Amino acid sequence: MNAARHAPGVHRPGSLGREVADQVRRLILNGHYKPGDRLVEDKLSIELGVSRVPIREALRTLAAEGLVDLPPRRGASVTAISPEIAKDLVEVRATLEGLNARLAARHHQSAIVAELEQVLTEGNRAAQAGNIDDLVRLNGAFHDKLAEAGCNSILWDIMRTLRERTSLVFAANGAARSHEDWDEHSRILAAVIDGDEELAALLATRHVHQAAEAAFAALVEGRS
Amino acid sequence: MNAARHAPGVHRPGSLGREVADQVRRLILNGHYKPGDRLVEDKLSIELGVSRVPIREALRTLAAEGLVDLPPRRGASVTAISPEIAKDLVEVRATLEGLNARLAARHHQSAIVAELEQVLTEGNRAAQAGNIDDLVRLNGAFHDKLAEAGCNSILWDIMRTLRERTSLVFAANGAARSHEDWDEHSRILAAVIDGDEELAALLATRHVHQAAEAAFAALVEGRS
DNA sequence: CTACTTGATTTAGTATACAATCTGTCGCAC
DNA sequence: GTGCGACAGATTGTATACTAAATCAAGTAG
Repeated sequence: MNAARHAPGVHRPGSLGREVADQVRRLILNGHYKPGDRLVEDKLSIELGVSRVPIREALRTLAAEGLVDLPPRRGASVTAISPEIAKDLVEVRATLEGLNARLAARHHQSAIVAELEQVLTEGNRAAQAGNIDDLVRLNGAFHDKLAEAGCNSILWDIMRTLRERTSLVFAANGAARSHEDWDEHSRILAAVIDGDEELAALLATRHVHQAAEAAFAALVEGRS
Repeated sequence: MNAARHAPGVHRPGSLGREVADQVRRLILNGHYKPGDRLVEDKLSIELGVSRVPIREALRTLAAEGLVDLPPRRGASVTAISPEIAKDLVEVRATLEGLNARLAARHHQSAIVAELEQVLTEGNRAAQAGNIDDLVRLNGAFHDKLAEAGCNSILWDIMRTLRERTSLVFAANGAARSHEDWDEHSRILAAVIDGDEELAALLATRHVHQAAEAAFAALVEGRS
């Protein structure tokens, strides 16, 4: 750790609690910890090599984001998203993606739009290739940059946690919908560039709903 | 604190960290701590009669809610909402109040609607009387119950934190807009009861924007 | 007057101990 | 055999003490 202090900027300290939160968040999002899995403080403390205090802070953070469930004296576990909650999440996220796309069309940040076009071409290529990892990463990048283009920090923050929470649901889609996905991305971006607020909002909202429907369909199909 | 632990049921223990969070949240919302005020762990620890551990967890919780600012090694302070952030908050809240009113109109929970009507009559009475405390309380109750009527737990949770954060902004209105407020509440509820989703959404969204405009006007006026 | 040092204050992290509570299991009675 | 209660282990919640690190303000040297 003394070494880390002298290494400039590579992995800035921030605070241990935040690092732990980031790490556990990654482990949840990439499926290492599955919904329902218990997150025992002592275990995490040993695994990650830090004391219980930062672990607890991280768990609080993740609980506030909705990624972990933290009942009063019963310990933390990865949030299990019931179908009803998933529906609620999608409803809110669809609405906010719509609002965000509207704002993005209004503010028209050309620097971010350029980045979005870059992501778009890469995404189309990945959809051709069918590489799931790339698709997930680029999809995240697209929505992340689009959220930036909305220029609303509150909205950005809420949408970040909503994306995290819906990502596990949408993961059911795999690469099946990737062509439709990127086609829709393309049309959303076009509307944003045109400054067509209404169209951008409508397309973004519908994009979420359609992806969700496909995911739900994939889930019930895969379950039977 | 031992006394509090033996007090039965009044405010169930849950965990000290949560109680502290609730208490500090109240102190912030009722203006005892003002935006920018520093929240020093030791001071709070002594004032509230608990050790620093629950204090830290409470501050983390409140930071996640956006009520306190918590820069890495610089201590906590009550979040100061800049005009830009206030605008962002209002934009998001207006949209989500619209979504929620739409959902409330769709689901039509008659039990909650009855409670809303009760709050409405009390609110109108308070608007006549001009009692600020009652107005604040009833306004909170109305929006809270309306959020319940939306039947979307995710939306409910997000709106709760948004209401808390906007409340300080809207406090600038005092009782000046109370008649308009409760008139608008009345029309929103009527649309919800009618099941008119579009109208309910439009009225709820506009209600937030109008209250915000009045608050901003009051702020610049009061500042000059 | 500027720049650097220094010291006080405060947060961040670790370790440890103990209390409170939950969970599951085991045995006993019916 | 089933249901109930007690008990033990595990886990979280809280307190306390100590160390490290960072920030801020003041003061001092140049």
